[in-house]
Amino acid sequence: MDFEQADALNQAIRLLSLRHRARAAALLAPLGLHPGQEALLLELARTGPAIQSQLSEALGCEPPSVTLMTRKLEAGGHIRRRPAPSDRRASIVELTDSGRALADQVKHLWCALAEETVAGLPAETVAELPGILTTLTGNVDTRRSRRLQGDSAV
Amino acid sequence: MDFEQADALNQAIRLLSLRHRARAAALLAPLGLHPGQEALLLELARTGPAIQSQLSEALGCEPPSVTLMTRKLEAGGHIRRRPAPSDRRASIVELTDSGRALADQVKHLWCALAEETVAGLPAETVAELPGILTTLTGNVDTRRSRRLQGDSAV
DNA sequence: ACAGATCAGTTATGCGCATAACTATTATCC
DNA sequence: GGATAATAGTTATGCGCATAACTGATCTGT
Repeated sequence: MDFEQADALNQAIRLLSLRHRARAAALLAPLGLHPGQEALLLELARTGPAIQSQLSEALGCEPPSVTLMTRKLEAGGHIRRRPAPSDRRASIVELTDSGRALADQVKHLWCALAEETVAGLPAETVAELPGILTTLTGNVDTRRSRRLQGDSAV
Repeated sequence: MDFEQADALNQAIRLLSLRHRARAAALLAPLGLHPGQEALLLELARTGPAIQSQLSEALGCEPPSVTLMTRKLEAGGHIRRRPAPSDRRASIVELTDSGRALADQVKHLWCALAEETVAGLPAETVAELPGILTTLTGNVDTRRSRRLQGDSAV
């Protein structure tokens, strides 16, 4: 691949990151959320209570980030933490009623954002887009390869 | 669009952002660069000396970010700043010899990253990917709409 | 020609996410 | 069963990028 094409692709990904995040921030701000927090709420809404290491895995971010996210959402009254009965190291995180209501609002925003994002693209392209993006992500996912290395090393 | 699809898309964009940036960071680290700085070097390599507001526009980030980026790259000896002769407010930013050499290295990394990113995708998909991503970016670009509003208001 | 608006750039501050280093608990293996 | 390794989580710190508020220079309109 020549540099022109490579740069077009890398730059496009970089700009999409910045703009999509900025747009998400603008939409989430009225709910009192910052981007990143919505992912935690949606994950809890999807799978129910979870410990932080599971959230870290699901959200694709590191444990210290989860610590901060949970702390802020807890301060906002949207989630609750309680000790895990079977493991005194772990905390179980779950939605409060307020958090569930907030998650529902986020879902609507999320649909609006997705529709806004793919406006003007043929339906066929839109349909295959998540798969393409997931492939790209997998190709550069040092987290996954790190974990596989760890697994195989055992 | 239902929530499942919307979430798949938004989540895919979010994860791609995190992972692509992380991978870029890993590749750039040996050169002593942090992600974001490479874009400035490449822009200067592409278009020659420019003032910071042009860089801000080209990189899609805000002026304070450019201030910090230029300061760090200047401290590293990769760029140089001199006052613009025709406008005493502006600084002209340009590559040093070291910066030009570094930009060439970055170009190679950039090609490698792009190839790694699109591995396993059909060539046809790869060819239209930059266009698709640019469309997505345009759809959520609050910067552009902000600027257009400003223009039309005059 | 001069007052007011616009523009280039900086400083201060805040958020998200990362890594490194640490504590406390649990699992493993001789 | 007791040393050792692995795991859950936290704190400290640093980077990128954002907004808000500011200074100084340039442009505009009357």
